[in-house]
Amino acid sequence: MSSASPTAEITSAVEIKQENVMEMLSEAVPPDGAAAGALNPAAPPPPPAAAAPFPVEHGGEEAAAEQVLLHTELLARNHHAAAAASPSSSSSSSSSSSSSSSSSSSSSSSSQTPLAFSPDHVACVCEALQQGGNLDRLARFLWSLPPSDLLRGNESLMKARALVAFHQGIYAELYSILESHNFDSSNHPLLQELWYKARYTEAERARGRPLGAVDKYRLRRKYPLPRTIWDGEETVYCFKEKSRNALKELYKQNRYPSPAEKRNLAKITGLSLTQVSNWFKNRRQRDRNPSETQSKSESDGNPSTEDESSKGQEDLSPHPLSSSSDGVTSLSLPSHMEPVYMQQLGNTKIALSSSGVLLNGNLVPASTSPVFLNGSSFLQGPNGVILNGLSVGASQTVTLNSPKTTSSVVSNGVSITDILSSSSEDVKDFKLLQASVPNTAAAATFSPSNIPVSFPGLIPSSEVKRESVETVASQDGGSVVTFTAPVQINQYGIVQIPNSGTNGQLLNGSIGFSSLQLPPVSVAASQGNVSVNPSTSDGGTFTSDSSTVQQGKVFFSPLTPSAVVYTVPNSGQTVGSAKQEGLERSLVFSQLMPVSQNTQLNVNMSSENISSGGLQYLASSLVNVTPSHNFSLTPPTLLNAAELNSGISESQSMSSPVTSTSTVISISNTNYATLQNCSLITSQDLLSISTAQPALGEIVSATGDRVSHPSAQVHQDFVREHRLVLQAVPDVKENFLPNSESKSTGNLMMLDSKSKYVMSNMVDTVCEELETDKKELAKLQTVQMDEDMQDL
DNA sequence: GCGCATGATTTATG
DNA sequence: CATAAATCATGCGC
Repeated sequence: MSSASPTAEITSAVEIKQENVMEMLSEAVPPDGAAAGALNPAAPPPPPAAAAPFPVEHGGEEAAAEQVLLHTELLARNHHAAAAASPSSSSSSSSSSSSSSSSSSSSSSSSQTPLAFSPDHVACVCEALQQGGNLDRLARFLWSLPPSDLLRGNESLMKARALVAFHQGIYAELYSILESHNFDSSNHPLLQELWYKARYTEAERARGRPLGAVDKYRLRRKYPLPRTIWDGEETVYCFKEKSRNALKELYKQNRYPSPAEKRNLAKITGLSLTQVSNWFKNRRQRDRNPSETQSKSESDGNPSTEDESSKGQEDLSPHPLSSSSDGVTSLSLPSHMEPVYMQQLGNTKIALSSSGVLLNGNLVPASTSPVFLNGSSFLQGPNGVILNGLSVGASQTVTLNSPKTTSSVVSNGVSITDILSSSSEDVKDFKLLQASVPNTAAAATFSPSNIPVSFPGLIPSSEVKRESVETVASQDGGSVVTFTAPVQINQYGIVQIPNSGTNGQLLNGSIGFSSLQLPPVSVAASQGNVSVNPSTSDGGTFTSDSSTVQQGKVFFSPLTPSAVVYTVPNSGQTVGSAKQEGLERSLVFSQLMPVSQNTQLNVNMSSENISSGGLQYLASSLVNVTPSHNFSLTPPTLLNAAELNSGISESQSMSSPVTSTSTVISISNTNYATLQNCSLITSQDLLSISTAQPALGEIVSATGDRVSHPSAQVHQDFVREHRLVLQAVPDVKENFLPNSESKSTGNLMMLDSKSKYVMSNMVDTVCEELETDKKELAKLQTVQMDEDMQDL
């Protein structure tokens, strides 16, 4: 990771203004806390008595106005919003279907009190504002909330309060909040940063000079992280003990591991390939160097200290990894399957194996390992389905469980595991990309002056952990998405992936379902065909009504979707690596693409002009099964019946043809809904998008140039489509225009040098109810475009 | 990719 | 708080 040289940063950050605080926060690498924990875990400062109630006094008119405004927007955006106060009631049901199509009608809710927000909505707004980086507004929003809401303990709310407290320099309150609430591990990195940054800031102010590395270390020792925001994993010298032991184990057996072994080790330890290599290099150097004080004259390398102490390290398989020449090869992991989280990083090389799973451009061994879906789009792979870049093998089952939070963590759409699935190289690339982003990790040095620093809070970050992989923590708990055989999408966001066998299914577009708006609709794709069924056949059921899974996990929101993002891996490498057409297709299309509501409207209109059959196809198109096309994601507007027709078989499971326009609309909404968590945008993606905006033509050409592989034609097609898409969705451009002001950095992020690699790509829950919020989200997603472009 | 020298941070000690 | 040691990262030449 970027453990570059953080020193400079600190010096520059001496004077801390309110705004600068954030910058500082971002720059400092949050220590793992492991050290601190090891020292004196029991010593966390006692939480201040009752957390001071949020300063309501400020509220006053402004706050009220704020809330009214928000609410108004909300209503305008989705008339169901207010009514959906209790998402838990699964009912949102089907009934709403017809009317839902047009979100514009806000009649029903008007009767309700403008100030009444459901907890989910509050959380949503909090997340959105956080993402958008508008802390002042977030603060106002919090102030406007009734005390009861503030005391509810909602995680997003608590986090928001913490962020605001930090932002405002009310550290006592910050500490109180952090200590008084057990936060989901997905939020740990961020909150840890807040914790330490606050400590640093206080100390700096107290002594009137910038802190040195040692000073900060002492503060970390002095103020260990509370367990509420720390998983307790011990870390020494930035490497977790587990990782260190794994390295030692292998070192004992082989001082010169092969690249494959290094890759495997990297995966196992969660370290980058470079780190693994460095470790071995340094280790050999130490062994070689006579000066070794501790040198356990291990001729053979039997570090005395390490010895069996590592006993607990369980399964680090001592055996040299099998000669898997390929980095992508599956690891011989311990018995328990490791969760795999993949996010496309930088120039990730994507080798799609027929059975593998591709997450956001990263390939995961198809085995039984659980897979996290963080995106909402489905792309077809040769043998399986790629969800937002995630490919699921034919018989694979992907299960998302929200309830269990403790171990597996999915933060902000980013899953975390000990195993960094992506090759270390990817990590490195990622780092490069992220270098421009100050917040990411302390590691990267940056000059605050030049770079707009984003607030750490804005960056969803997550830590990688291993554990039961299948579970995806969700705050609201309860939302479970199971992917079994057929791919189905219903109002509740049930998604099933059919075993497509050879052809596989392609579902495209983000899959977000607004229960409020969508009638029970299931979409089943098979044989490369997609059918839309109005029926509620729910194989895998997504039971939780609360469509919102916060924390960037899978987010099914009843809210009207504003945009859809699809990710496309770096065209160059991706294309090159992909050998199968289907794969290429998938890869090409895995890019994030925003879809505005206008697009939906367009779809709707077009649908009207089409015969029922056409409608059907149209619906299908949303799902994006277009064999004839190389692109999985095609804006509805671009689709025509003929094209779709070629790819769609008549014998689709669609028992009841979609006849009503409204239904179609619903479907489209479904497909495009939930951008919230589609916000998985890799830097590259962002780059592409950003590039496109200024000049679509250029982007296209540029992309084409980069592609140096056989799939040139495909690529061209892709490019063409891409351009079309962009054109078709003007709004998208608007939303995605690089906004220099935007402080949010919602994308991938590697965190600190402390051996925590955080990949946070998914923007936390995004609340799209608010128009402004939408824009903010869009900004969020587009964050760093400029920088990314430069970097790339 | 490796060895080597070196810089920077983390950790330990007085 | 100063300082030394340990550890990780980086740059260079081969």
